[in-house]
Amino acid sequence: MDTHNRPPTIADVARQAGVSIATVSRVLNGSTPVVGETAERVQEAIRALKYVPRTAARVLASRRTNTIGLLLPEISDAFFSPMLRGIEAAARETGFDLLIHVTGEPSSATRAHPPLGEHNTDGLLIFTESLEVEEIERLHALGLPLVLMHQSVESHEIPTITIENKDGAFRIVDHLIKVHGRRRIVYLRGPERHEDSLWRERGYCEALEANGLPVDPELIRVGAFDRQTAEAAVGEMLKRGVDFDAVFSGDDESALGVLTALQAAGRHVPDDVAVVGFDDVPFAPFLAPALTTVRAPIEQVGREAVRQLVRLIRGEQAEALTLLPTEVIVRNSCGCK
Amino acid sequence: MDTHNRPPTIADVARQAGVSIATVSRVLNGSTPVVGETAERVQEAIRALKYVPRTAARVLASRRTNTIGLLLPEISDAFFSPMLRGIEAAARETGFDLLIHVTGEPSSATRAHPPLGEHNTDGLLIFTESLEVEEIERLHALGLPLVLMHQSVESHEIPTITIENKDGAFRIVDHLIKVHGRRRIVYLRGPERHEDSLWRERGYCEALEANGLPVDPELIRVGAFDRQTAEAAVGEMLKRGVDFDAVFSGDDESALGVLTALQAAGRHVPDDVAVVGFDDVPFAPFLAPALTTVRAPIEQVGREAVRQLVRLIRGEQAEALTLLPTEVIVRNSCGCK
DNA sequence: TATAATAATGTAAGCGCTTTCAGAAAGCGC
DNA sequence: GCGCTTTCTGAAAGCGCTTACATTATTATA
Repeated sequence: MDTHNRPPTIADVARQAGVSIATVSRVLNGSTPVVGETAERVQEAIRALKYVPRTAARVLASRRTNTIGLLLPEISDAFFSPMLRGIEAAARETGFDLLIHVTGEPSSATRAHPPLGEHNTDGLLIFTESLEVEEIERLHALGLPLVLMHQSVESHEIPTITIENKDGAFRIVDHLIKVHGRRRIVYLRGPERHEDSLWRERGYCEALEANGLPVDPELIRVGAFDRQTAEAAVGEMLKRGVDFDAVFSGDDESALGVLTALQAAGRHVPDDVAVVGFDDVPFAPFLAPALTTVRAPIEQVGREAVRQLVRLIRGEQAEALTLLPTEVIVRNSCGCK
Repeated sequence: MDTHNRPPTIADVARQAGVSIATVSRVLNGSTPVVGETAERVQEAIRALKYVPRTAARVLASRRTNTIGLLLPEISDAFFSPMLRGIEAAARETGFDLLIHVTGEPSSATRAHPPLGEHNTDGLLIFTESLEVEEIERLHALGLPLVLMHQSVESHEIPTITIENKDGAFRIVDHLIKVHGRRRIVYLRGPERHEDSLWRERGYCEALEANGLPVDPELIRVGAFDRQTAEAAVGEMLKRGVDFDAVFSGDDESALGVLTALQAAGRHVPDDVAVVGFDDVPFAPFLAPALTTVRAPIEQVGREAVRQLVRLIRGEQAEALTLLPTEVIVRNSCGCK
């Protein structure tokens, strides 16, 4: 027993095994060959003392944190779980720890100087809207490996992972027009400057044009990827008597608000108004009617982001842009049976 | 410029400000008073050099990690987001970092020896089913602050945060009986040995008894808090012709499966069979019919868990058991309008 | 004015590891 | 057998901080 009853250190293990601490370190890390018999003695000592290396000491000595940081603007309801699942799984598989930080409001102090960075991670996963561009550039200039998710920063060659937003949007809007004959389709965009939303809007516009339909600015509203905002937006259009026969909701979350507003106004979905979303969150099939939407491979985005980041950390070349495919999932809210 | 272009250290700041590194450390930590003018010079140097203290060095020197670890068995769809939101917010407010680890299968190797523990956290939040009891006891014996969520370990005075499972279950089942005259109520329990589920079952039984109804073992099935399992369980009862007029689903997630199975069999909800859940996940109001359920203050459980853990870390007394209240949320799936 | 407190700062000893470097041991060709 | 690699192991120098403890500057007290 130690005087202070401190947890065992590498020195205790070395003493117990009758070797130097360097040798213990070697069997711990497998960095340099150690003769079988010696290694066995060390392992035994480790077991006997229930020794666990202090992470901080390793980090300090090796200058590697073995930790990936994840920066998020907020923890959303439906989107967040699958993404984190992907990230966590990939991090675990590659042996990295995961440190999470939510940056909050764009004005927030932690935005400018997040507690995650060069000093305590080997690299950062930056989800859209979680960090000011200047801070991203500062970190990048420092040489910290960075991967962006659902956001691209023009001026730099920082790897970005995102999904086929435009393509998915195009196809689902095209479906609404070609299959269901809709002509006045509302697009409920996400938060301002949100990249996913911009690309989806582009896909929406292209689908209209491809079908010889005009893009009516009156039909493009802000849903903010948020239930309440979407509900209010649709409610207001209804009240103002805006003519529309379908709603393409920027994401599934806000589709809930759309459904609520429509129902409150006595409009039937999909007969009066078809409603489609984007993301394919887990509860999408269970809505009334079951939501036709675009499946976004969210979990895979998480996995892929970690993969690229790990490459960067290892000094390998990373993919500049990873665009994961989306897929239209036809259910009932578009009018299909 | 440094030869190696290394990020600045405390020594660089000290040199620049013309003070000793100890003084820099003091203005950094506010541990000992520093004269205003000196402090100002140090702050300037920090700004000028864009200095950020290396976490590992601080941790090693101070023997405090300033990090809370969260251990989870998996990342569920609906339950996880609000819980993490609460945990993250509370951790941030109290200045702790958050390290997350998913332990996976009970048989998994990381179960026995998780990468989170005494060596890299000041304390651990342990969610039900994420760690073997022996490992919990080892950590506790070591003096590592621990807080359990939705799980209590008999033999030890480890603070536990959970919710009024029994009470909530009692009231919702009572509602089914008293208001809607249901008599053959199925209970779909969660994973085996899951504490929430056990308490909910107890509430279910007590509600039956309080109303003079028998507890029929045939009506208690395993839903495993899982959509597919629940669907299969109900499907099987339907096929076997088991007589029931209501289902109390152990959680909302599995209620989805119940709804699917019932719909597939042409049973109308709530007229033929009333369905109620537990948790009140965000999409509960949007199901068809809107789900009557018990609201579990999940986010608050997260906050509270961190609060208690921080107390423990600070050497203060923590609440042995925190039982957060639940509330029946009446919607339509029980038969109410 | 001398002296004891008191407050602010500096000095230096670690914290527990990794890693460089050098030395010892062992194998090899000749 | 002799030098020469090739392996394995140990000694020791940090990694960048915090924090006793020592020192100096300042003020209060007699």
